[in-house]
Amino acid sequence: MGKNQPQNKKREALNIPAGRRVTSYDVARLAGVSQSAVSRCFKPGGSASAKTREKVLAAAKELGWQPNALARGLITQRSNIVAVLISGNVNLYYPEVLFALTHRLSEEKLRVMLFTVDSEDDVDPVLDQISQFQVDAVISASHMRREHAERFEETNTPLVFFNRYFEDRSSDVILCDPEPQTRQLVKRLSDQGHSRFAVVSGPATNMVSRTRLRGVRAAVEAEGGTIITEAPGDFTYESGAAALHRLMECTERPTAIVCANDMMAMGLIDEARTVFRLRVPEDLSVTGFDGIATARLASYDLTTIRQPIGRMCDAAVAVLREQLDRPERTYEKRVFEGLLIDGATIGPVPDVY
Amino acid sequence: MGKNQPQNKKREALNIPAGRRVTSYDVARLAGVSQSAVSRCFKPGGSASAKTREKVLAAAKELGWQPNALARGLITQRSNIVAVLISGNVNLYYPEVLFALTHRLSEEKLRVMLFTVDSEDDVDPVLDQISQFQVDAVISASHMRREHAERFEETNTPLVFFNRYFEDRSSDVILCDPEPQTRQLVKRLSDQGHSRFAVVSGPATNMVSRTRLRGVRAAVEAEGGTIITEAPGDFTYESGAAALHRLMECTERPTAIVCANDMMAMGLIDEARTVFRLRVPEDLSVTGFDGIATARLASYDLTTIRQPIGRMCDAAVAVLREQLDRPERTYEKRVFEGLLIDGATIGPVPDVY
DNA sequence: TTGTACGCGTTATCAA
DNA sequence: TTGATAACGCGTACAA
Repeated sequence: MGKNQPQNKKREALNIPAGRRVTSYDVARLAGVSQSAVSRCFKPGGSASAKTREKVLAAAKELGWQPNALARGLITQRSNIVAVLISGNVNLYYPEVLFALTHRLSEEKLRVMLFTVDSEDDVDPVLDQISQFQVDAVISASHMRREHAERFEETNTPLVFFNRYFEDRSSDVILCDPEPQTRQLVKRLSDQGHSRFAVVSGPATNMVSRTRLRGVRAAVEAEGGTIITEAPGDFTYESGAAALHRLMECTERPTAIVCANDMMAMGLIDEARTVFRLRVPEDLSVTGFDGIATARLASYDLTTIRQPIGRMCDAAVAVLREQLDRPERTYEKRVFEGLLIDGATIGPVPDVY
Repeated sequence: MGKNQPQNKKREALNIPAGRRVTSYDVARLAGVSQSAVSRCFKPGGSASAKTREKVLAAAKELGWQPNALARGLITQRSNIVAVLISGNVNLYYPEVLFALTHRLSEEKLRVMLFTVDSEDDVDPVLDQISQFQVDAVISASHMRREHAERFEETNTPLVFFNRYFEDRSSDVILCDPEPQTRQLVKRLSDQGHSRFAVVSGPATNMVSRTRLRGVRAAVEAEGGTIITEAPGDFTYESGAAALHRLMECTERPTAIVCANDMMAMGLIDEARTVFRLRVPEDLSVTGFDGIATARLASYDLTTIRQPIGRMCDAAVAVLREQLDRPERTYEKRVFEGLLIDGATIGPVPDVY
């Protein structure tokens, strides 16, 4: 075998030097038509007689030619590339979103250029890349400051936020607001006798975390319960485990712990079981947010509020498509409710209390 | 706010119509130099006097200009895009590889175009996209038939296989062969009194699964044990759970079950604990392959063999870089050993047997 | 070091 | 429907 130049007979017949790429001109020569005819045959709705089209398609297949997307993008001002910004960290929520988005985008003939953003410092170089590659649009499910978002405004690049946005800046947003389900969840806990709650939050600056917390506080108050303490976490499994230690030091212990995402809930549960020898839910009720696949595994069977990721990704792509097709559109915010997942991590308040 | 054209004063001063993109010509005009001077200032090693460079960079910054990667790719025949083909299914091994690869590639100034491939039928359209976008190279961690791989040969697109390859076709390959650790693992089980093994395999056509199985069979034989039965799985959590049911029907039950990946091991363990009320490892020893993050969570603490994903991704990118810089290189296969992870899912063979 | 001129491979325009 | 020709925005010989 080895790495030789392709030995295509047709190439030789057309005198295409090895190493040079096959172009639409070559296809045109082989088909006996003009180059522009070839181009039209590959354009949806391009006018060409059945006979021409047949010849061209045959020739293209023969030579293994496909239109060069770079050249096409240069002239059409459309790269058909969408940048997806996502956190590369260990929260298993992100891969689920990423794969769902990729799937939906490919149905729209859009390609995903992937960027992982783990801190706000990562954003600037990523924005440079995005602008260099002339991406048609950006979906951001990661950190971003206002001034970053404004750079897209300047280049008229549609930007769709996924589960985050700026209160004081309009933009396209896909959101899950699980407030109704949060009330439902807290009510369920309250009905089971819980009144002393604790909360494990995400980063203080994180909007998702803040929204969830606000919902939990309101729901607990509505039920007449008390949030004894709020322990800070950072959405990681480890921070959930660490938070439990702080909660266990409270003189008056909580009987139900609401975590701002599933990863922390899982960490907290594992710590409760292995280190503190607490049974969940017999001794302690724990809940999460997100509804990631891992939290559904039988070892956790977490009671949580699922984000409808599939629908949200559908929406993100639909909004994006709309922005691409009608650039004068106004902004839109689509808010989805969550879905309460009935797991096995909450139960009646223990007698001992 | 709203979606107005950018109101850049400099744009107006240069008479750049709204809607037209800023080009290197605009930068050149503003800097008072030629377009090629601008180009050179953005080329590493391009010759330009300090003064020129200063003016150009200032002008570029003023206009928010960045070189157009599409146009650059067209002329240089280098898109700086790498296609990553990965399975979009629920095996949590893939996101880990994907994020690690993305990280490494970005250090090489290469962008990731992501393609999810869940069955061999998905491959053809993906290959079309890949060839259209003139990607510089392809990393494949998903299904692919030989004829697919050959298409890359034809276009001289470097292809690096990640944990799979064709026996009868040379190519660049990054591989984890955990054979030594498999022996180690089986020996450890054997030392703890196990002699009746069961295996839960992956898809019969899957190379990774076949290799792992071969290793397990050899190791068990070497230790004088017996593989009582092999249950087929498909690398998913659910198939691991299902496999246990088949294994429990054996008249002579296995005491140690080796699963071909972590996801199945986790499914099997959960099923054992919740449905069959078996304790792991007291009643049953279970092991996996991969060493994914989820398997390390305290609820599982799986005994498994980790793939050195970080090193493997480093290697994949290094091999790819080599292919890009020296196209006449020959193929290379880099094989990494695994790392035995001492979890808590294996133990002495139970007395009752 | 600098500028001129050309070409990368396509789509868009327009006259035929 | 078809073909000639002009962009798209850049990198790069080559001459100055």
